[in-house]
Amino acid sequence: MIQSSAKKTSRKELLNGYRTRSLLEATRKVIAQGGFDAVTMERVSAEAGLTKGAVYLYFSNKEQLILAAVEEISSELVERIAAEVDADAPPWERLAQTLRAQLAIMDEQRDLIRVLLLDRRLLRDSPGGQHARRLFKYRDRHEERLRQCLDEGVRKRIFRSMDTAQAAFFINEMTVSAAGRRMMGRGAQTLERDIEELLAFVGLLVRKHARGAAG
Amino acid sequence: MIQSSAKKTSRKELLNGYRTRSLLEATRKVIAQGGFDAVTMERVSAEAGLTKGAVYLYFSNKEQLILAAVEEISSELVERIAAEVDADAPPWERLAQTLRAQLAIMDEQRDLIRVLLLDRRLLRDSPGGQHARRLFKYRDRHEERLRQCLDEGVRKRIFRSMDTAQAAFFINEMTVSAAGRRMMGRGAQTLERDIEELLAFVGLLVRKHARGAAG
Amino acid sequence: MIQSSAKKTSRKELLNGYRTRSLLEATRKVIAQGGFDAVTMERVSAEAGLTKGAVYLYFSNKEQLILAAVEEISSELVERIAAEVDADAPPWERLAQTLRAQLAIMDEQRDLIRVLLLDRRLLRDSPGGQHARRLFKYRDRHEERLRQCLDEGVRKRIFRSMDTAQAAFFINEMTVSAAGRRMMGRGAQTLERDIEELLAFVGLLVRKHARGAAG
Amino acid sequence: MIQSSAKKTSRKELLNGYRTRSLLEATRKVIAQGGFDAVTMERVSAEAGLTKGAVYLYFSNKEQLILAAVEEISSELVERIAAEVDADAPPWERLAQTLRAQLAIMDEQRDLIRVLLLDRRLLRDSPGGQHARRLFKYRDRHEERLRQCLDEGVRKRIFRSMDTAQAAFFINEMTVSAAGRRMMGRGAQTLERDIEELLAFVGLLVRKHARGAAG
DNA sequence: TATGAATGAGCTTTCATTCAT
DNA sequence: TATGAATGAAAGCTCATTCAT
Repeated sequence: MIQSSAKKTSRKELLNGYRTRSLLEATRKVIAQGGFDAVTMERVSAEAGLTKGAVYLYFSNKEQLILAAVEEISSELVERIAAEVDADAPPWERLAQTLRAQLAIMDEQRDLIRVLLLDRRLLRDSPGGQHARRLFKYRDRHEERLRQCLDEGVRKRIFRSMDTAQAAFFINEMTVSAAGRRMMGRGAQTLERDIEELLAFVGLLVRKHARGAAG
Repeated sequence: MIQSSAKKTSRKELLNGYRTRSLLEATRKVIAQGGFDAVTMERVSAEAGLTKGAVYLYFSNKEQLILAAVEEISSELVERIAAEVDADAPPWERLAQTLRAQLAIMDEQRDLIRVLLLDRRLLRDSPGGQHARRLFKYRDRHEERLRQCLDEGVRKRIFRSMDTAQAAFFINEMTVSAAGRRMMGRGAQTLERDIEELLAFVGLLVRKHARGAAG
Repeated sequence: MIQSSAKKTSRKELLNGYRTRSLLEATRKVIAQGGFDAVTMERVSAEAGLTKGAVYLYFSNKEQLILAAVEEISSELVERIAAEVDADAPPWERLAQTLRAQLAIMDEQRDLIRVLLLDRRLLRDSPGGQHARRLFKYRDRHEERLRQCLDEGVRKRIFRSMDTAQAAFFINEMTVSAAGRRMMGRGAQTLERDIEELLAFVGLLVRKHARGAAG
Repeated sequence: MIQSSAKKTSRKELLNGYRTRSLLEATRKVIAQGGFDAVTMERVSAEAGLTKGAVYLYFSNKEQLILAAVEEISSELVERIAAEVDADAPPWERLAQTLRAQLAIMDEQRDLIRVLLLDRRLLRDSPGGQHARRLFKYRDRHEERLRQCLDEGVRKRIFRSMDTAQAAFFINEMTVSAAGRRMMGRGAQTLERDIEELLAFVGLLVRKHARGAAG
């Protein structure tokens, strides 16, 4: 009996999980295609094979739905980048791998990322900046990894001594900027070239004996 | 008689100009207070002391109103920054003055700039990217000034040799990022400190004999 | 279980059908009372006991609502006329029955028909004349029936030989004109007299040995 | 002095007349181009080289402006037709000339006439049918001329005996119908052919020894 | 759990008319 | 006589959310 009940619960949870994921998936799709303003309960639910009303069984309102979707995207992005990095590689290689992965993955999801870069309303609207705090978590996690990398480089005297938290912030921003530039059609022709140019500048910033090679 | 006629015209033009400016002013205010979604014809017109219908005497639709307001803000920002810079100062001083002014002016209008940084929908929505092209003009003008500064520094062997257009892009992005960080309440306590930190990193990037002083 | 499911579907369809019909009914009423310009979503929905927004669940926009209403009216008119005609009667009797019914039914719905006769904007506004094509279908169907009647009369040497398609067109137009005249208060006092006068003239037009009896 | 005053008045009247006519002209143009719904005070006044407010110096409101324009069109149409007819010609020739002229002139102004035929709202909206009465005057004048022609034909035993007022009504309606059919692109290819077909049927209707030649 | 009909508030836009100049 | 800025009412349409089933 207990087992059966457990199974039932489990089945419910599974279904619940499935619906939730499918709704988040649908939301991502709609965001990528038409931006946040295109996200209507109607459209998302249709995309997920449900009806409007059903969405409210899984998310309390539209805001939460969007927030969850964006959170998922952010989390995934950060983890996918981390997964591409060889933890044993020397600092500069690790840094380069990170930025390379970041640009490549963002480019791969360009439609979606384009919207997220151009429309960060979520960071504004919430009272007390609750949404902002929730979303910054992922960015912080990513910057923290960059910082560890920089720290090691500094310790090993490969990188200049610097405020590594600040540097992590700026390096991430430069990377995001490079990605955004691509998405506005203002980058170099190839992804590879954009990556190399970014790395050249980041190299100038952090490496000790960097000669003025950027360009 | 001619004079009287001229006066009349002039008076009308004056009124027209006054209304237009007052509507743009109202639009800015509403954007600053509530973001682009808060911009309704109702609210803007009320803020300008008019009725909804009257707005259409000065702007053909909401899109044009917002676009004009944002264009004005961008233009003003770029020109105010340029006005703070001593054209005869040596390259690094000029660069520093520019970024200092940029951060200070953005900070002065924090509510407005916060919205513009977080919500760049205008760069997305227009067909054929017409809005984007129009708005990038101001950014391009600013980056061009940065580039000239860098060029001179390179020529005078004060700055490392580099792709100065790229560098101008990244430096501007870093500055905007620093401003944005302040506006999200994640900067240093004081504006001065944020400026110094930014300059330290930009110095690392461009100056020839920079010692690892950033931090 | 299947039955229950079928019932549910059926119930829904029934409700849907009911609402649709009730909205068309309301639209007809408003058209009859105030012409096409009186057709606002507000008024129609109120007349049907709904709110504005609900109308859009059944019709994609105002144009489609009006078009559907007019199409229904036209179709109904044409079919009701046909139903009044004894298919086995000799040609002239059939023709007379048709025109009689046409005038009588139009008279019965005078308010509505009055609007349709005076305001045929629908035949103008649509791009590519799509509405026009849709609406002409009913008129064509009616004229075609008239033509068959005339053809038989010609074949049986009761009617003169003539271009029966043209004649059907003109006879229908004369009938509509007679109806319109009544509705403008310019007809004879009684419907019967208007009918007789019309028939006298149509008789002149088609019958072989008609003596100049019209008047 | 008196003369001068008279002159002044006369000048005023002239200008007044010029403005009035130019506004009516503009109204016709707008009606022809876009139908009655396209008639806005803005557009009409612009077309006449004036501003919105000025229109109210010549017409008390939009309704009166449109009514005056339509009245002018109707009057002109009726008189132009009459001018094409040789008063001394025998009845059938006169009748034929009239219908020929009617179709030709309507065809010449097809855009305008198309609107008038499809949109006769003016005959509805006015309280007590005042507009209707005013506009029917021109139609009545035209029908009266047709009737006189028919009367003469009957008197001379060329036409059958008939209720000539009725006949005039139906003949005019048939002519208008033929014109309308052309304007909906449902007539014959050439104007001449449409005229001949109409005349054939009208001949059947009125001429004494007409053989079944219509078609 | 899921439906989907319904609501109701909100938005942009149009335009006849007025009126101070 | 003429302007044109301003009003104000009305319209069409959208959508998040609710709720009876």
